[in-house]
Amino acid sequence: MALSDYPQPSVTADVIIFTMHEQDLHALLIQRKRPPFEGMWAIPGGFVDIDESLEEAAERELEEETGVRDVYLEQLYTFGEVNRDPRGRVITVAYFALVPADVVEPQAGDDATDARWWPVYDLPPLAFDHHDILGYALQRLRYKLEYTAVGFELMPEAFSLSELQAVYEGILAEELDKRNFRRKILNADVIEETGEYRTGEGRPAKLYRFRDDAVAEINARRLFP
Amino acid sequence: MALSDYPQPSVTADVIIFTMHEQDLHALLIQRKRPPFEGMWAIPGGFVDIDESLEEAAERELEEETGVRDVYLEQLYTFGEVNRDPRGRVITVAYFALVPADVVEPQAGDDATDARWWPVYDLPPLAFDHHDILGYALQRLRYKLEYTAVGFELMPEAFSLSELQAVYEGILAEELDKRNFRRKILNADVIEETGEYRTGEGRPAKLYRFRDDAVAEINARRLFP
DNA sequence: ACAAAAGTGTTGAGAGTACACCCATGC
DNA sequence: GCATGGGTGTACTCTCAACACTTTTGT
Repeated sequence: MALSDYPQPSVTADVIIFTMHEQDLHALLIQRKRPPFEGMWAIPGGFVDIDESLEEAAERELEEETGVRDVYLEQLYTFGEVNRDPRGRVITVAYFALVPADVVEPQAGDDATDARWWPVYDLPPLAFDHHDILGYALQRLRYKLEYTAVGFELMPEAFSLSELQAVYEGILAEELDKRNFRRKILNADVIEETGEYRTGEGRPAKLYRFRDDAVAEINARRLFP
Repeated sequence: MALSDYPQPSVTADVIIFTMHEQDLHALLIQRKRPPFEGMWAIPGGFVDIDESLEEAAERELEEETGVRDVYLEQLYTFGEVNRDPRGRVITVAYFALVPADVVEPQAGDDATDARWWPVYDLPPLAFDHHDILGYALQRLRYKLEYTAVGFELMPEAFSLSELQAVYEGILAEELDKRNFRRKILNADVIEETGEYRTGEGRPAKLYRFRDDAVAEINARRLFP
């Protein structure tokens, strides 16, 4: 029995691309040029080519929209409800990516009239089931933030501790104690001083960078046992 | 442009089915009846029907091999390397399932000459990339065990605390302190006494059951912040 | 000198970990 | 009565969470 005797759905790779902008978490969305959902905003994505892996497809989509390579990229979930796309059976493998703050200007691809960053707490209506997918990505990001060092992937090369704290507060949607935050980050030994200072209003702030060699350990307190 | 103008890979759903047997973690494997990898052991799975969702496909596979429904089932990961199947481009959405100890006798489906439980620390060679997939499933299971109550899904209806501890030790591959284990489980308020006792050698053991209403909270100690 | 943001320590409570002996039953 | 597995409590350590003032700069 040949493979083609089985029904073959279409497979797409969608990439939720997060960044920080003005201390708020943003996601990159494109405005669809063609039906269905013409003119609506959507998560960037496209069909998986027959000779590229899923991850390669995701990397390609990411580069088309942002021009960046080699950023944090992780498979999120595969969405395969029967009627999620009115054109037919389309299964999408969703990825999420984290790009450093303020380095990317979105580029609209062939299939889009526009592409821009949207703050995740103030999104437009989205095409397909993309609202659910984005919500799931946000949940996963927040969750990973709590037990890995993934938050640093969203920071620029150099940053102050206050800026880092503001990012964490924005994503977690809660306020954190400054002294506890600083102690915990510094004790974790994952950042180092750059020697530079950020000047502005008030006392200048020491700048830090993420240490490449610092592999942040998962350190969860077990529920059981 | 129609959907069918894009190349369409085949999509399968594979299900790693775990259970406990004689206090060791086991996975259900089938022996393939047809090429490729004829006669080799493999994770059960099959093509996703055009009018069923991914989860429905996984549930169907699970029921074909075990006869059970309504057990714990979770999407694991989607594997889509280009050459993972010699027949052509096949993307597999992997799920994993947990079935209670000693309730299932495997049933070989149409595509298998045999189906049986294998202890996960002593597996035969596996077809395709199934060794990687199973390893990934095991890692995820071990990980979830540490911060959710998912371990109970592997237990029979009634169990003693020593049996439960042995299951945890088997999966985590480490020894646990009896007094600490018992205190933590009992304080978590997720099991209740059945009133029955298990008799055998030595002092009879109180039996417990999992409380349906107990939603085990995730309670991780954050790494940051 | 004052406004603005950076930086800094201590204490109390709760959870985790290590550790050794008595209890109930079957043979 | 003894072998077998079930069941129990305490002390120490470590991490978390709460909390307020001083320092450095620009204007």
